[in-house]
Amino acid sequence: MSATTSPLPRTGSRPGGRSARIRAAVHRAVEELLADETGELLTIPVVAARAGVHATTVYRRWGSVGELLTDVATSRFSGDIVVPDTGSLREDLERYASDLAKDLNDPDTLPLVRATIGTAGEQGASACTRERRQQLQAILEREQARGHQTPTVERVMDAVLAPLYYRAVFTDQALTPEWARTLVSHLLPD
Amino acid sequence: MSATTSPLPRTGSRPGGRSARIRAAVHRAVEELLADETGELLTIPVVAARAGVHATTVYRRWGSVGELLTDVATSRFSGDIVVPDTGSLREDLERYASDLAKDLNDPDTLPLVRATIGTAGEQGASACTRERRQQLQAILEREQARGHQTPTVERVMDAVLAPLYYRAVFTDQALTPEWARTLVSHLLPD
DNA sequence: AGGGCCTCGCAGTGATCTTTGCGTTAGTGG
DNA sequence: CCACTAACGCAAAGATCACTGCGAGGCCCT
Repeated sequence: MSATTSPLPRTGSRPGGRSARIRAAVHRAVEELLADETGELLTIPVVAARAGVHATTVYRRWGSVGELLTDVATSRFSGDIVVPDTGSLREDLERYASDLAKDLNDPDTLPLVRATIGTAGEQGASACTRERRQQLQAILEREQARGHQTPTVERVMDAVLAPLYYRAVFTDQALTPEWARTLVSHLLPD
Repeated sequence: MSATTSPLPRTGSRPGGRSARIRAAVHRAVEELLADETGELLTIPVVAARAGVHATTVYRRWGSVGELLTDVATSRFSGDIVVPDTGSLREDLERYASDLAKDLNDPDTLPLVRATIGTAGEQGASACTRERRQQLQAILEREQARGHQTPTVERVMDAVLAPLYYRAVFTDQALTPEWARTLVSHLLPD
């Protein structure tokens, strides 16, 4: 309900400051609690206790579990995958899909996505995938800069991104790198 | 944590009985609260009050918000779409995809999916899509009975089901019937 | 129509969550 | 080095949630 950016205090925004340390500790606590599949509650007091800070602090900086999860998801899904640049669209997409499959297989990724979607609604959902779309866009633009035709971003999202996220979120099938690459070959049938 | 089937009392399972009426009222209350985008809490006391029953009843029949949502999602996503049977695989899939797009555009469907995923985890997620997979399987098997080759169910899920659910859950793009049919033509390029 | 079983309503209780005000401490800038 | 600002720790209070007996009422079966 408040700012759209992540809550960073004005004075403590330096990398090693106290605020940054607390922020990191809270983020880690959220991820650990989500990974510990112990039917955990994921309430603010629980997160605060695990992070070693007081619940009041978390309430004041994030306000609600939804905004906290959105913040965690945003930083978790930003800059985590290095966008490949091999000079070939197919190769780029195959590596990207395979890396994404591996990332989504991380034990703490899936619970984070699910919890964020469920608790933070539209805001949280877009926090999980906004970066992915931009990364695909970058891959396509590089190929276009080389003078080649490419599918649209929407098409790549439908053919590659969507199956990856769908399988992860809705099914219990494993996301293998091989399968991820077949998605790309279905998109680029040459 | 209890039964895997929906909680139906032994004696009151007749369509017009009191238990069935309570069950319907609670289900309706859940859907209404999810549709009312008022930053709703969706706790059991809130649902019970809206349904006109006592919270104790909801606690005893469903136990937790997660199981309640799973139950609502299961009945909401069962038998709601009539599987088309036109005699043509392409036509069947196009109609099915288009119907599913319309269904996912319903204002109360998306919040239900999101909340179920977030609160009920694996159980809830499969409750939202298990029926869909079986319906696709039925369409494919009919085509095979006609003596034709078909893609695998996994392939159809990747190409059609996944983009539909992905767009609905993770983006704010509209799910148009035209786009849904496009997904099928990419799958069946003849 | 009557008996028996199951479910619901009801009220009370303990636990947990959420918020508020105030003092303290860390970090920033002069 | 000192002062100022802002965030954090702390404690208390109000609200909400989750759970547990007990009694009443409805539904099914004979």
